Amino acid sequence: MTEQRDYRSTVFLPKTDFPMKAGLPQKEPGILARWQEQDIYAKTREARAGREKFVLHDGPPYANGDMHIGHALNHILKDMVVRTQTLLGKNAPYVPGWDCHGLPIEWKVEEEYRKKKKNKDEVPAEEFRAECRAYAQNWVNVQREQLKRLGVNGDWDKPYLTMDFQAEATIVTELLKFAEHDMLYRGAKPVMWSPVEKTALAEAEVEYEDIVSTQIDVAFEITESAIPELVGAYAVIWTTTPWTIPTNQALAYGPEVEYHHYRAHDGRRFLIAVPLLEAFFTRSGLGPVAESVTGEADLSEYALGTYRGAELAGTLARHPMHALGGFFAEPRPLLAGDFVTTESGTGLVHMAPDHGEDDFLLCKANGIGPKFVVEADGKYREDWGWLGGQGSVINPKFNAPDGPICSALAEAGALLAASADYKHSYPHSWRSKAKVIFRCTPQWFVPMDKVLGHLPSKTRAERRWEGEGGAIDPQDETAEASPTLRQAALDAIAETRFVPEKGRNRIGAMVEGRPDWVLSRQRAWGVPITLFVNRKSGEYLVDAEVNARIIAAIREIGVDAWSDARAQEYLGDSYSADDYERVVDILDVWFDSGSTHAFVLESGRWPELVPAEDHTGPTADLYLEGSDQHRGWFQSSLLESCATRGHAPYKAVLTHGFTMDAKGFKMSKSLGNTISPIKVMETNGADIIRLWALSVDYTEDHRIGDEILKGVADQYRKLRNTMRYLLGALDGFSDEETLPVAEMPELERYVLSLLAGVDATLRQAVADFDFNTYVRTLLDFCNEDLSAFFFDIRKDCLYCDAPSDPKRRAYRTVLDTLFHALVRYAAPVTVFTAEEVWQSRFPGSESVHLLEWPEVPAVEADAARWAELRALRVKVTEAIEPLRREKIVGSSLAATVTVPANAPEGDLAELFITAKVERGQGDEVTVSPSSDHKCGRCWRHLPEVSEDGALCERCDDVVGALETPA
RNA sequence: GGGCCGGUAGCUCAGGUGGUUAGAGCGCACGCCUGAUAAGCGUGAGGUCGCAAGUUCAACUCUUGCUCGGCCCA
Repeated sequence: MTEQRDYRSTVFLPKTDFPMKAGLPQKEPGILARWQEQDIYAKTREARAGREKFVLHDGPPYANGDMHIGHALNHILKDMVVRTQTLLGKNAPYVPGWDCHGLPIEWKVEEEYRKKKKNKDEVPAEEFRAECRAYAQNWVNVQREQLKRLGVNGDWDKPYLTMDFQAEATIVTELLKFAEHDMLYRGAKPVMWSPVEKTALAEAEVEYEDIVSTQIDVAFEITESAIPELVGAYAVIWTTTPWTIPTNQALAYGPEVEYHHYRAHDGRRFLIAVPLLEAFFTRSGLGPVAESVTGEADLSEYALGTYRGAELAGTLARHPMHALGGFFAEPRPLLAGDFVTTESGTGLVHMAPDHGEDDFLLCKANGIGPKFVVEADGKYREDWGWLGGQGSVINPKFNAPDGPICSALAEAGALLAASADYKHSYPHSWRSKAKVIFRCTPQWFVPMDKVLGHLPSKTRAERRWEGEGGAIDPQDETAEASPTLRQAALDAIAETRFVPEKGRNRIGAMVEGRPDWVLSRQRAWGVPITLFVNRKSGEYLVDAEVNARIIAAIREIGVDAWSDARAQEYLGDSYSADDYERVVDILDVWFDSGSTHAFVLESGRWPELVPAEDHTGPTADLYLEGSDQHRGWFQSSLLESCATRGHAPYKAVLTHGFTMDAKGFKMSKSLGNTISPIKVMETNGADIIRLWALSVDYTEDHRIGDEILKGVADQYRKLRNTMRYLLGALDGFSDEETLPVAEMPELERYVLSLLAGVDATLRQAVADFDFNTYVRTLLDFCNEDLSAFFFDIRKDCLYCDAPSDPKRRAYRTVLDTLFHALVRYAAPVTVFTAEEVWQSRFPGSESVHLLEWPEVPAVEADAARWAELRALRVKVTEAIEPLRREKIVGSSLAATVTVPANAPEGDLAELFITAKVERGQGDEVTVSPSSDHKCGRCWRHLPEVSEDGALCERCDDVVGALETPA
């Protein structure tokens, strides 16, 4: 036996410096720095200049706090959209933005004031706003760096901020368009109000505390009813806010509640909900008999009747103070209220539309409006007929059983019970700790159901008709009417693409049912409602010249330009500032963000975003945000654009769900189950979060947790190793080595056909924004078709065939094709790793992210034949397994396989990576150990090998050539 | 409390219009290889398709109720 030679050095093993271990957290910042040096964003713009555009308009996150997982998911999805569109050759700019005005920032600045024992009210508004501005800018800077670190490619040096002077001027311009089109009106709405601070409060500025209040029962005499015997009886109401009685305008009953009419021992008749009778007897002592009545007492002999609430419809009562005349003499209708319960009180609720949400809405629905009786400081208006100039209404003494309200009611004989002993939780101001009240205040609204007269008079039917090539029926008068804002928005929804489709239903239902848009806020940090209201007529001024001066001033110095000092300057010579009230409210921040399309896409500050001159319709191709934005930005943008332009600002809307913890529960700081994307980047790398975000079904709520991230990291490693193998196997590859597809073996052509299929699937996934399919298709292809099949089969060829062998050249040609395709497919997903891979093969070349979608050869293969071959391959591997367990064979190369006679033609031994494949008689696949010797170089068992360790013919040739000096 | 949405193997996901033993990848277990080596290959075990009724010859797929979870309102 000859001495065994080690042929390892004659085998062409993959060779690459590309490390198996990623070390992303260390590596990514360096790659990022290089992109910034090279200004990849600007280069991308140059590379795609003049191409078809795809505009994703960024929804502005709020400039407050660190990036959280929701921001990360949202921006990764946006980046994926932008990068895939760019890869497809489109010009897809991405201008990120931030929402900068609004309450949360005001709070934070106020909070800092409190720490410094400073009072907001003593600071000039300009100074306060300057601090808000600085606060917002600081968080913009922080979030910008965090988002960049995620690998999001955008115009980070020139983002849009809603507090830019230009943006503020655009927002005012848009608002004034509403004014010009008569799409603003002043109405009323109950808000939380603090009489101590004389200001409106947001829900979040209110805290609930237990207090003891006066509770009173008040009798309202029934004057008219469909149930005649009720006339003269008293409807009894119960309240813990006696101060609201002077503004009472109605009573509410529950339509399903049972009410009892009875005669009390003092002779008066009362109407009260059945379940609450006893509690009332206890409070008032006004039971049917003089002594307090227990549950056993038989009420029936005193009973006059029991009615369902609904029977009370049309009943009228009168205010206990009706003798005062005027407002107090007007009848008080009994109205059906769904909110009426029998948990406490009397089952009849007194309605003061000035001071309660339910009250306001129910009264409004019945044509009863608020009276604005209680002023900012909590006192009644001087001219009010009862208690005028008195208060404050939050003063316990004012409400006490012996206070002025109760005294007057008692004198009028209407006070049935009063005691200062009712414990309940009541809202207080977070700042002053004083009690707050509901108070109707004048607010500015956008009407949803007013016809948009300035829009072209086209109905839905007409547009649909035209779309189908039909003509308008001139007889149809409805075809002449312009739509209302609500209709215009619903039309626009019908014309918008929604991904997923269910978003259409959601926003549609909301637009259908939403009330008028309340635009005004009584705040400091925001864009002013720049209106002058005529003190006499109550109408706001619409004058193009005045408006132009206002807009110009804001463009120059920002929102501070809206001041009393400058009012006359804006009004010019035509009007006197004395005749006009300068509105001091600011805009709902949703109007700010609803106007971003005007500022960002149309202003020209980002020339690449501006639509072509002949462009009509939506300016953005896509808006992409979380599903909460159906009520937020999607809707505010839709309404803003429909009212001013008659169409949506977007062609398509993509929504994603929310990220839950590993168990599917909402993340919250208090539960301690939050996952910080910043931390994940530090420990796993940005590419891992990206791969996670693009693997989940973002259209639904989805999860993140340690186990999930570990799974993602495993997937990443598989992908990385596939790329590493390609790099190693392509070592030294050059164009001279390539072989035309037509000259390739069938296996190579089959793999190219698979690649063509993958390519088509990925293109479709991009078109559908179906990134889960995109990532899964890519990974499955790498794992199943390449690593476990193609690469495995061709190991022998790569390692042992002569470099000039056409088969090896064909293989490497396909590997090259695969490399160029895969690195591009992966580039939008694992942005850092793709660059690392690309630079590993082509050091110093331009970024992988400037490349375009790969051209893959359109190769077709006999799919049925290959399906059969691969099915047979599975049977073979199954059949080998028992012999392995019994240690009869180790490597499959040592096995001889017998396959059915009708098995497909071809080099089956190669395909199955076995020694030999024979054709047997039956249907069975059987395996036996090879009787041939094993080649010392390629380890194949072949008849020509004289003894184990000797060379086969092929290897002999290759080794001979290697050892012959050229 | 209301509107809308969802609950398929340990994980991430597939499962047109109801129809044979519910699939994939990963992970896991076991094994092979030791020339992609903190890699590669193979085999295998995992699911009463959230629960309960109903419609049907037949339901993961349709209906209803419940439950858990989510978004938006109140």
